[in-house]
Amino acid sequence: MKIQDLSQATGVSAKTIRFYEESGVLPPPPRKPNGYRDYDQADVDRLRLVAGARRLDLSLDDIQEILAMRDRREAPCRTLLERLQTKADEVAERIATLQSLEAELRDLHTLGLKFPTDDVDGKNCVCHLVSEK
Amino acid sequence: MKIQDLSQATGVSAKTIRFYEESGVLPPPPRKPNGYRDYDQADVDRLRLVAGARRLDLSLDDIQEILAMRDRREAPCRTLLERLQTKADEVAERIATLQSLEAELRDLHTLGLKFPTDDVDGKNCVCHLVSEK
DNA sequence: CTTGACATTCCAGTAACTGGAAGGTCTATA
DNA sequence: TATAGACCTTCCAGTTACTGGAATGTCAAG
Repeated sequence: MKIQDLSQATGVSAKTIRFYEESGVLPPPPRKPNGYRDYDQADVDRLRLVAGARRLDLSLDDIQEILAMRDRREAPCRTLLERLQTKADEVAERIATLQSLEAELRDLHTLGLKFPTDDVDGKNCVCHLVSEK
Repeated sequence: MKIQDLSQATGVSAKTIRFYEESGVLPPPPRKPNGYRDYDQADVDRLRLVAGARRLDLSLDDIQEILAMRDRREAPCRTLLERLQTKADEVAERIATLQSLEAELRDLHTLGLKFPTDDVDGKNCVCHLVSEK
């Protein structure tokens, strides 16, 4: 199985597959006589797990740790579940931050519309609102 | 005014101030005889605007453009307002994405709790849920 | 005269890729 | 057989907005 086939089977670009290998997330596969990487079904499974975890926004470090546990025949599920929860909490926090940011941006925009738009020096410019502490 | 003073006046670290200068967001200030950067009130104002805009998550590129307009005595307000709106829309979209991600993470976690946590090979492991397309 | 708190420059690293150059390989067709 | 094209390889650089650290220089106080 060539890298393009693995790419098709997983939806991960060849470029990214090589990057994952270099990062240590995927093991270096055997090479064919011509030097091409030679993958098998186990690689498909592994990369699918990586892609799924990335879609959930887990870091490559987390994923590597989870895969290492699996490779040592330890069950990574407990660890994985913990990561999922931690990640969910982080995401929730990020959402809250972004929500106030959005509100602030909209407020500022509304406020800005009420000011003249060509007053560079005066105080009646939204620029001054932006620099307020 | 030394870099530490400017830092105090704006809440931006000296390291970051030098970085902003190198990025072209801040102009290179005159130097004292000993080679130290010498800032004045205009730099405080400018950096405050930069910091305010960064707090609103505008990119340094956007900020640089806005400042360049101001330097050319054009009113950047209209541009700034556009950026604020664009940014708000982006943030709204990011929020929506993150919300579904959070829901998915929580679902997966709940689901995972129902499975045995030490079954590496079997199908009854949350790992398999993660790799599902 | 030394100590400590500043200042300077430059190099490297972060996260997770993506783009591109330069070159080798394989397959099909003219 | 020549060649076109679609692959493959490696390596280097760039992205974003900083942050940390090393090596070195300057200044004020005790």
